Amino acid sequence: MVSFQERVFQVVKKIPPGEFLTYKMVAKLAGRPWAWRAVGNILNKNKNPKIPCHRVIRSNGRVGGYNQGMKKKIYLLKKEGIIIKHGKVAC
DNA sequence: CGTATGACGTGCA
DNA sequence: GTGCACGCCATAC
Repeated sequence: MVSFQERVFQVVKKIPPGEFLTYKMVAKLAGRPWAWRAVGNILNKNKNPKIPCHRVIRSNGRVGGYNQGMKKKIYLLKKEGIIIKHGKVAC
């Protein structure tokens, strides 16, 4: 039995380049589909650069936030091939 | 143990 | 389409 946070990290680390998941998706893959709230909290407190948390966005298409700065998150996503439009993803 | 917070999501105006 | 308010879970204090 591991913490929900570790479960989320494992899922996020499995996200391939050029792809992205929503907080709800990560929560579901982590085993707590209804705990997307906690997903954001965990990633927020997480400072591990090994976690591509920039590939996790909101369900409405918004990029959401980022500990290192939303600008950095958008930059990374765009560099991966994801189109960002006015702070939104592929919309 | 109880309260408050937060990188959210959905509903309504 | 945008903005505000409420509800939700896990973690921190």
